Amino acid sequence: MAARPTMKDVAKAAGVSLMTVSRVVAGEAGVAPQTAARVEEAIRGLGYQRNDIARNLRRKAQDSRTIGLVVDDLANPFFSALARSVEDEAYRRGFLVLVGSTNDDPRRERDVVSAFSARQVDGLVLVPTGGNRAFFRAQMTRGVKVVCVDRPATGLDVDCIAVDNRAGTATAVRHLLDRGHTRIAYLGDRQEIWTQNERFVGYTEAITKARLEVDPVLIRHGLRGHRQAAAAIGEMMAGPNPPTAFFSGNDLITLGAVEAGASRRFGLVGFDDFVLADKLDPPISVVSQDPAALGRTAAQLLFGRIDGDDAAPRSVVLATRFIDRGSGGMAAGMAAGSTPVRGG
Amino acid sequence: MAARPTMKDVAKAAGVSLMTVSRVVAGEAGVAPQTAARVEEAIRGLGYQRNDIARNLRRKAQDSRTIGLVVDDLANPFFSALARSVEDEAYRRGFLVLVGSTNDDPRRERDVVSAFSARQVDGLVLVPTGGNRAFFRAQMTRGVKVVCVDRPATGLDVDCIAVDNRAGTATAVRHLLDRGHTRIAYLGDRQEIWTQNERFVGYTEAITKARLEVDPVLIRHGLRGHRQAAAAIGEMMAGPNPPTAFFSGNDLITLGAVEAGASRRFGLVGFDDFVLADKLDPPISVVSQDPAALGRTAAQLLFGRIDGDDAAPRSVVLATRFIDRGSGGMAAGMAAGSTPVRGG
DNA sequence: ACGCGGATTGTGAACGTTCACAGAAGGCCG
DNA sequence: CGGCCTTCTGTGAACGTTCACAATCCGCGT
Repeated sequence: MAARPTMKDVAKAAGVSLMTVSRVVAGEAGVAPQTAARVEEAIRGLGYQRNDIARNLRRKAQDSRTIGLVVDDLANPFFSALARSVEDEAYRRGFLVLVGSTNDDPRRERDVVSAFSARQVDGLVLVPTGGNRAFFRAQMTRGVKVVCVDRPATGLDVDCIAVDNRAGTATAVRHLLDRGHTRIAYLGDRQEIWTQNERFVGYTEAITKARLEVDPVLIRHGLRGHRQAAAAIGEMMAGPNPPTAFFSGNDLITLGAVEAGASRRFGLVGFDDFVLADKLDPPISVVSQDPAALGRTAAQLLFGRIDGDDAAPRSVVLATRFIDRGSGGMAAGMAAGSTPVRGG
Repeated sequence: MAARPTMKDVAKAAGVSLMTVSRVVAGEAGVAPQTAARVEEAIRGLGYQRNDIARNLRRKAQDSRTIGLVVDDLANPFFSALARSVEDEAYRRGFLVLVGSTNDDPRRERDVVSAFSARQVDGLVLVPTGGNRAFFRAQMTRGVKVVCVDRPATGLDVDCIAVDNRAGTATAVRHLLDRGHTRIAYLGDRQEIWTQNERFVGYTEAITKARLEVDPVLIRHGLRGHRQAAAAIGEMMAGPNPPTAFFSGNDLITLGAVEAGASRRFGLVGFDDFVLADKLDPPISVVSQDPAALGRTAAQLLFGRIDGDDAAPRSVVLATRFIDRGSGGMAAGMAAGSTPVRGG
């Protein structure tokens, strides 16, 4: 219950001045060993711990040694892996990490970012929502460095680390095309999310390049979570003019597809690798990216900026890796030609 | 580049005193609407944002509206789900969350906790490592509330939220016994981790109660991650006197068991449910706990403490749920009797 | 005896904010 | 018209620390 002891208390206990305590705590040279010992004694006796908030306030010139990490959803394995590697990188440098989830809600993003900024974070690793980011500009020029990861932020000219979503998706779709599929469905999360739109573009490009048409019936956006995905896929499979294969735009949707049993009777390739993908029947082929590498790269770039690198904003594109596990094949009984059976 | 504007700057721009700005920013009543408008104007013009660090320093009597969250590994789905729900609870109350992973390393735990404490967190949700926690005592009495989650901390008399690990494990083992297994292996993470030891105790109790002997050959502790688990299980399966079933002490180990193919030819029940457990062949039976509920409960308890509840430390035990998906059965070709074949 | 340099320690101000209180208008009442 | 209350605004100190500089002490050369 007793209030925390301050340097003043320590100073009194040790019979020295406040400044001497400060010096000892900061480990500065120029304090007589004897005095230092007395101070350390008092520190132990009182259980004193320096108040880093007050400290950072005074030495304003420097940094607060705290960064903020803002992701869509911390519970999502992709983001939690990313978060972990950002945190590791921060720990190595003696920085603390404030964390926040946005749930892809621009308002919550604004809340979180401005709360972080009010806490004087030195930098921000940001997985931006699709919203408007005008409010950001103000802090931008005021020393808070920002690095976007996974997606760029519209209207914010900062570093960004992401993978090549179009190319990755195109590879996946080509894989399905090569296996004889001609009716390939696209299942994505909200199109406002940059990655999702990129993947959709990759999909349409690949389809178009194969001289096929993009059938609106086969396109579903806005699938948020595996539940919704499974439901949508179920409908599509049971519908009048079903696809022969599915491309799913993220791991949760792929999960939904597996839950709905899509991989048993249809081709399926998903974006994002996931645990046990190789142990399913059939094992699921995926476009894999490395969230830990994304996080690590983002953190390194951010700390570079904090250390003073003020070159023009950089855009880092990491490659994806296609992992063929067999789920993209054409099963017996699927429509094999380019003219699907109608109303089957 | 320009330094952040302060209240002083705003005051000058609006032609009022510092205190008036403070009042406007804090939304206090008693400022003439006209004056307030002028101040708001200046705030917008300068892009001013209050420095919450300085603020919290001055109004020391109150709290910093920040809590710390310390988990074993943020990348682990169990902890990330827990983290997410703690964060949600904090967001609802306008608190920020500092996050740190310990990797089950007591030294890192100490680093992180004391850095958090130096940052004046109001409370701590802690998944403690197995280490000594004497250093904690000092801050304990100094207003930092602590709630342990998942495991109690040895030598720290605080609130703790956990599930009934012994009972959950005993149920799982009985399930295996009921299906005719008599050689049931135990696979756990480090025994110093409280949950792991509890589960081990639950295992031995169930085995003993069934009038069987705990065979040291069938016990493996210290399996850290699915890789190590898979290797250990592989050895055991190929060994001279293999078990007929495995109990695995956490999700990662269960994953390792699946990877090693244990569920195909042996009984398998794991602690912790995991994504797609029901889609595997065979689907895996598990003892399930709800990490989000753990996190939520812990956060609520912590905020209760922060709000002044100073009753004696409470210990909340949540129940587990056994989900029978079939993987605990006795496959054809397994030793069925109570006398296992030796040196087979 | 005096002054000088180096080592050690102390002093006052400052960081950006809020608290406690004091001052300045203006209105109302007797 | 004086007094007093109300409403609004400003002043000085404080939170816990560090910065810049001043003060003290000691030994030593001249």
